[in-house]
Amino acid sequence: MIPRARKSPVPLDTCHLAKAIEMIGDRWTLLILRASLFGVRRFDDFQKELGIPRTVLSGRLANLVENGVLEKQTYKEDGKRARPEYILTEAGEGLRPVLMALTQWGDDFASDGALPPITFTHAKSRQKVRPAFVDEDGRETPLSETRVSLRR
Amino acid sequence: MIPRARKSPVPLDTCHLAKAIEMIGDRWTLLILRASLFGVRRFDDFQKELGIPRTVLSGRLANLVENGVLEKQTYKEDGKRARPEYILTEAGEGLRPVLMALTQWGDDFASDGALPPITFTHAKSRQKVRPAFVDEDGRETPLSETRVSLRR
DNA sequence: CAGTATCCGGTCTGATACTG
DNA sequence: CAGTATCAGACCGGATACTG
Repeated sequence: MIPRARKSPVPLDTCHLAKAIEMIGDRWTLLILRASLFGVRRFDDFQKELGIPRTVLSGRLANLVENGVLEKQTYKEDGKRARPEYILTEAGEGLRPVLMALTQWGDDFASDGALPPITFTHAKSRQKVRPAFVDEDGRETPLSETRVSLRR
Repeated sequence: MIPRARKSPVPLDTCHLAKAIEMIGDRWTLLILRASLFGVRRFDDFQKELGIPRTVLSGRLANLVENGVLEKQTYKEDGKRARPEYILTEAGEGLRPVLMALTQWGDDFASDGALPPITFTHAKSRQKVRPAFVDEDGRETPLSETRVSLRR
């Protein structure tokens, strides 16, 4: 087991994990991102799916745009008038692995024994895919063999 | 780019990701888990590191224990009296890959260009390790080749 | 549709103090 | 140390209404 520490090796104010938590570590924000990664883009679609108060949704979307996770674009269907859409930026797309990993955690530990409603698979081989850590050569490294290295 | 969806393929109430977000998707909870994964175990150590109000810390720890993420154990140093400690359960340890992935995301997108204060490496080879998805044979699968499969 | 405005009750935050 | 008690203020959640 991990030894007891009086404090973390990295102070909170220079910790990128802490910054990330600051940016997206909030219930509604995470639920918005979940929907977003499934392809939901429009205000009312988010609102209906999540049942989130409109004022709160408005604020969260603005934060996500401000933090560069979503981009507010204008989309025009022919015959209809232009509408805004919230599209994931590269940074937003970068959260996909994080939420996939959290989904798997939910399957393993928050499911009450229920089978997972979705699984992640390889497009061609249809093999199941799971989150893991790989070294520079793309070989899997067991969690037990990974270490944290502090930069001096 | 991902096609627009009117709603997510999985309803919120059967979604394990949503459940996971419900359990740990909150700022303080995530920060507690961060410290926890670094080895912090005691009430006052959490409190000092995070600057979290004591009442709130008390509540969050109770939630985490109730959700089976932390276990409240009693530890006895010789010569001193027994003290409680909050130790990660197996479920709690299972969150390590999630927070590692989020750390990497923070390094990539929330760092303002600063170098990462920590890196994850292989214990022996010292090679850098990064989060990825692997198939059943432990081979890396690019995100672009993964698909979501709905269970019928 | 995509928001903003408003209102209300509740929880969270933050600070400080107190207890075993 | 490890909490509970208390309190003021901010923010949130939920509902409803209004506007372009």
